[in-house]
Amino acid sequence: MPGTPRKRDVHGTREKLVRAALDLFTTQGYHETTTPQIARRAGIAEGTIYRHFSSKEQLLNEIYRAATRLFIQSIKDTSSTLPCRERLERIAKSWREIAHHSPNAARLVFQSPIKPLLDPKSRETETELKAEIERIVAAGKASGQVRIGSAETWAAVWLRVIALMLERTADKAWPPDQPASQNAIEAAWFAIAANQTSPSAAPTTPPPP
Amino acid sequence: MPGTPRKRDVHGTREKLVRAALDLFTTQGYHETTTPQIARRAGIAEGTIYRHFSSKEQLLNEIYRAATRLFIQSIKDTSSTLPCRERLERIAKSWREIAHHSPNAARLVFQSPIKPLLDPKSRETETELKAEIERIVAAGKASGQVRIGSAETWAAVWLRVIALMLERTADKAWPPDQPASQNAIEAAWFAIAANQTSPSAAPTTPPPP
Amino acid sequence: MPGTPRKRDVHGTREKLVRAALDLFTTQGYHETTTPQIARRAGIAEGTIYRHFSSKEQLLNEIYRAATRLFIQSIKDTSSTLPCRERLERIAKSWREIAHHSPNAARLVFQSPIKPLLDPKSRETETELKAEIERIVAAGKASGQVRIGSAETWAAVWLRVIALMLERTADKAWPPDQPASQNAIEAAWFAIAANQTSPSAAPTTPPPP
Amino acid sequence: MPGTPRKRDVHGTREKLVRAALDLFTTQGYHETTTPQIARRAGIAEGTIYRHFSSKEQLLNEIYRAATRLFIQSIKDTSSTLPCRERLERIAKSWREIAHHSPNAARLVFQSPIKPLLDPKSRETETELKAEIERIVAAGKASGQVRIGSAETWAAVWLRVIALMLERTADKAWPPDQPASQNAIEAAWFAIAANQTSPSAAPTTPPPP
DNA sequence: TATGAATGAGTTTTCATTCAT
DNA sequence: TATGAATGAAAACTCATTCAT
Repeated sequence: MPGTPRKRDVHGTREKLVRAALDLFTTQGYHETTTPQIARRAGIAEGTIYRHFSSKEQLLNEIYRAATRLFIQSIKDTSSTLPCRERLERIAKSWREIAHHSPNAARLVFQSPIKPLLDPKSRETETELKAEIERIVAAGKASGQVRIGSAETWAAVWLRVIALMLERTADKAWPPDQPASQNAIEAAWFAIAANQTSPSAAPTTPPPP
Repeated sequence: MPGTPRKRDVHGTREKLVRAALDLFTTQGYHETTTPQIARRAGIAEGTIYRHFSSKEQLLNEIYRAATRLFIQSIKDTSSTLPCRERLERIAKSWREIAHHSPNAARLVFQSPIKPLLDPKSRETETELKAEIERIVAAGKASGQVRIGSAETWAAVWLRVIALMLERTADKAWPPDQPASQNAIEAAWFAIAANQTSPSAAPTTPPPP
Repeated sequence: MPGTPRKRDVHGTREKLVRAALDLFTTQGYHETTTPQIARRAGIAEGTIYRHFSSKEQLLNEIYRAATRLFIQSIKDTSSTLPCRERLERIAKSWREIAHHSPNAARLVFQSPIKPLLDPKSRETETELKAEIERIVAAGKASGQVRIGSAETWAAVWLRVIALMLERTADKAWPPDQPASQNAIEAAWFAIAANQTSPSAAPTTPPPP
Repeated sequence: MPGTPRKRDVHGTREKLVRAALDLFTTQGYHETTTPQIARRAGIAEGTIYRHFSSKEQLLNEIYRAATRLFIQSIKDTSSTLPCRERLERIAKSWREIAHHSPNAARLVFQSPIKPLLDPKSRETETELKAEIERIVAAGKASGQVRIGSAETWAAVWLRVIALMLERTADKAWPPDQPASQNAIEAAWFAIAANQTSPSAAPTTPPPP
């Protein structure tokens, strides 16, 4: 995770702690994970947790933000000159990379049931991630690649479908670069893309003869 | 209110209990909700919970299954002779109805982070819901309306997008029959529909000049 | 049990209640038995218990006293003109009869771990039982049949050994009139009888040559 | 007790806990004793109980086994070359010592109404105690010192009478080395000893003239 | 007299957090 | 900085007892 050395962590205690907590929170759930468990897995004493984090909840939030920043960084690393579709696809694929080698980070950000435990700062980071996608989608809309409708909506839709792909990737159910994964990325795009032939036009009001 | 009918509420205790628990579980989360809170909101004594449900967890599961069955019934109530797209649209709209007047039921089924707490019976009910959609999608695939790819995948994709629409409806962020909601239903379909013009063909391999 | 009709108990509800409680208290223990269990086994409603007994504890005490009186009556029914040994033997045998057909009554009086729950009245009844035996033992002592030492002690000793016999009889481990049972009754007597040859005289100070 | 310093118990917390629980269980009974009471008497916090024992029941069992082992050890410490009567007498006397200075240990093992709460391991320990006595009695039978009849029966009879003596000793009702105590030990032996003159031969069938 | 749903005080147990070492 | 025993507030759950019917 990107530079987080608040203080010199000679023994990597904080690092071990973060890894242990991330593993346990995403496998067992936050409430099902106890601080003794975290300490045991990190190979440290229970009290030591509180030298690095003020509470279990803060530990969760810290991890959440670190993981989310990972995905945000990924967005920033893709060329902003690409057309909307390509850019989103690049992002999806680099996220898939992350989900592949850090499945728990992906789970924490995209699937974990921890919403009620996030503090304002974490929610802000979460919003930042969404905003980045939204900006890209808005640009796509401006250039006619994305369907009419709120950019916020299309960003949310795209994220939902991509979240599914990431979960399956994290679960090793879909190996990267396999059709299923590829299909899902395409599906996410088709969900929001313009130029739909819109086959059977208005379903509720069939065209009169 | 006149009178104080605190006691002797022979019929309706369970009902009040279910409503209180549903409200609290979906607003605060399961773990954040305590049995005293449930009892207080239901206007009953804490011990009374256990005359109706053997545990807090069983209460959750009972509510979950009741809510899920609501959505399953909705599927069964739509004509099975309709083409895939129309059928899915009908389902989405009737689900939206439910989400509109029973927002918490929708939250419990589609957004709630309670997966690890569901018992086998509940998981079966959950599977049933997914299977119903999957069957419809499979039929759509057979008739060429749905894109190639696993029906399970497309059902999951469709459900994710619809879940977003239901959450927003439950949150009163999207009034039913307004463009946003309508757009999301269409997006869910376009994500899985065949006959995509597939504009910029293969994204990884851009067309050579 | 001997005439206990405080009020006309037309449906034998009290009777059923007593039997159910006796069964459950002696098989499962007092604390392990719940009032719903008692009611269910008696075939009555939970609240009905409190029409006949003011509390679960009073129910226990009432049963305890009824059972103890059964054994006391047995003593009074044996001829007081018999020699000590014969009288005790007759008592032991009639008690064995009771233990055989009312095992739970025997368990309640002789083996059950309910001491801390008995009220003063019950303790009095318990004392009465012991006093009856003590009187007989005292008479035996007076006529030289029982060894020197406190009559209270010898009564207690005799009761302990007989209690063992009654427990085994109640458990159907020792059928009545079989050697084991007979041996135990004799052992109870030998424990307290005078005229022991006192074989190896003083155990701590072996006789010098 | 054998050196049991599993972990450094700097403050003797476990020790205090055991003593408090032993006191309360034997004076009030297991069910009548609450965990707050135990903690208060031990001068510790309630939660601390569970750092040393996984449950109230386990605490009871641990104490029970420790106490029972005390008495078993006492048996093993007596010379096995002694004649049966002398050996049993030595055991009784050393047990009396224990009952004198650790009255609650004696109560827990010999009088306590906790049978239904003992776990298999504890029952095994209980059986071990009985088996030790049974072995000695069986040896006595083999050498003609103990009456005919099952060794198991005679061991049980002897134990019952000795239990009475131990209870009275624990209650400080019988000071050790006083006649009452001595008499009871003798009574226990006479109950099972051979060579009884068996005065009035067959009690049920009095000798015809 | 009988009922049984409702009660609520009381129980055991958990676990994030503290603090003397 | 690290430790881990001790803490105590709060959790889920039990069950003898009450009372409107």
